[in-house]
Amino acid sequence: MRKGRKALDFWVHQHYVPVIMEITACAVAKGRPREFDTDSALTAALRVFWSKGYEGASLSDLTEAMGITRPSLYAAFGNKEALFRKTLDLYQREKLDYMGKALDAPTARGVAERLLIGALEMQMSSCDPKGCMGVINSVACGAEAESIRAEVLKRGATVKQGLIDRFERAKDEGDLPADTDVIGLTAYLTALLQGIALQAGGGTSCADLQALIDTSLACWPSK
Amino acid sequence: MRKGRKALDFWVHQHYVPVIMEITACAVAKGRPREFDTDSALTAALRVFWSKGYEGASLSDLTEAMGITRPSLYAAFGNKEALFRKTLDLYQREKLDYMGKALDAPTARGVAERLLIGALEMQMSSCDPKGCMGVINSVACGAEAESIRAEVLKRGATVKQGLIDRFERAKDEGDLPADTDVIGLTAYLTALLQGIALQAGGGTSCADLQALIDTSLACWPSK
DNA sequence: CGATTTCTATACCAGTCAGTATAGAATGAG
DNA sequence: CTCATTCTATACTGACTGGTATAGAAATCG
Repeated sequence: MRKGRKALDFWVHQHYVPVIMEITACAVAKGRPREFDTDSALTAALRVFWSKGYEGASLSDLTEAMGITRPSLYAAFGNKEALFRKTLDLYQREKLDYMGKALDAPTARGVAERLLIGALEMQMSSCDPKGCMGVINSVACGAEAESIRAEVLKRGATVKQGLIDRFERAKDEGDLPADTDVIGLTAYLTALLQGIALQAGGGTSCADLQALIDTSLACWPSK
Repeated sequence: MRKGRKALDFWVHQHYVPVIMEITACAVAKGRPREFDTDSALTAALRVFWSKGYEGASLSDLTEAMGITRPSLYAAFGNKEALFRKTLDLYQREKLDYMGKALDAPTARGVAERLLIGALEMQMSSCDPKGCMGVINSVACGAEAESIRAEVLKRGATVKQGLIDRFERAKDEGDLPADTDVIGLTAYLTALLQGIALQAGGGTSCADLQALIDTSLACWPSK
C-alpha cells in the first residue's frame, strides 16, 4: 500500500531505470533506503525556485529548504537544472491546472473569466510565494540560465497556442464575431495574465488585483 | 570646443564636485585625463543590464562591453550597483520619455493610446534589446539584488501613481464616467504594458504585438 | 625641468557558485 | 554472519563573483 507506492515513486524517479521495470517488477530497493521523501523535498524546492527564480536560488538555498545534503540532492534529482524542470512539472500540474480547465468553459468569455479569476485566486493563497513561476523565469538572465529560459518560454508558447485554438473554435461556433483577430485577442488576454502575475509578485494588494480583473472583464469584447 | 565639452563632461560626472564649479570655473582637470567617454560607456552598460538584468550581468560582461578595465569602472561609477542606477536614470530619461508625454494627452483614451503605441515603437527599434529594463529587474531575484529590485519597484510605483492622478483628473473633467474605478483602470493598463514588455522580451513578433495593441484599444472603455 | 595628480593595467583578494570524491553508516540478499 | 548495494556527511574542486592593491604611464602646475 503506502510502502508499495513509495517504492514505485523511487523507481520512477531513477531516470536510468528501464521503464519496463516499473510495470513488471515493482522491485523493492536493494540497499539502504532514502531517508527523506522526494515529493516533499520537491515541493520545498519549488517554493525556493518560485520565490527566487532559477539563478537566484543557490544550491545552499535549496538544500537548506529541502532538508537534505548536496550529494543527496544530486543522487535524487540529477542536478540543479533537472531539479528545476521537475519542480516546473509539479508547478504546472498542481498550480496551473485551472488553465486547462478554463479552456472547457462554454464560451470565450467564460474562458477569460476562469483564467483571470483563477490567476487571482492563486495569488490569494497566503501560503504560496507571490507571482508566477513561469513569468519569473521567462525574463532575461545570465548565460547559465538561457536553456531554462528557453524551456519556460516554450511551455508558455504551448499554453498560448491552446488559447488560440480555443478562440478559433469560438469563432467557428459563432461565439466570437467572424472578424475577431484571434492572435490579437490571445496576446491581449495573455498580457493581462502576465501583468497580474507581475504585479502580484511586486506586492500589489489583492484588492487592487481584484479591481484589475473587474475592469478587464468589464472591457472583455464578447458576452 | 570639443575639448572643452569633454572637460565639462568630466566635471559633471565627478559626483563630489560642487555644482557651482560647473558654472563658475569650468576648471580643467588636474591630472591625467580619462581616456574613455563616460556617456558612451554608460550607454554600453545600459545595453548589458537591459538584456541580461542586474544579476545576469557580470562585471566582466560590463567592462568588455564598455571597453574599459575594472578599476576604471570603479573610479568612474563607484560600483556595480551605482552603475546600474545611473543606467536606470539614462533609460528612464531616454527610453521612457514617451510615458511622461503620454500624460499630456487631452483624454484618458489618448493617454492609453500614446502609452501602448509608445511601448510598441520602443520594441520595434531594432538596435535596442527587447523587453523592458524595468520589468526585467522587478521580478524575483537572489538576495544580492533585493535593493535593486526595491528601487525598480519604487520607480514603477511612481509611474503608476502618475497614471492614477491623470485618470482621476479625467474623471473630474467628465472625460471618464463618474463611476470609473480608477485604481482598476490603472492596474489594467499597467498590466497591458507589462504584458507587452514581457512578450516582446520573449520574442513575440511585432505583428503580434501590433495585434495585441489593436485589440486593447478596441476594448478601451472610453472614447 | 621636476612635482603632483589622476589615469590605466596587471594581478590579486576573499567569498560563492555548481558539482563531486571519499569514507562511513544502514539496509537487504544469501 | 558476510557481502553487496545505496544511502548520508564531510570536505573538497576549479571556476567565477564583485571588488581592490599596487605599480607604471600620462597629463598639468609651478
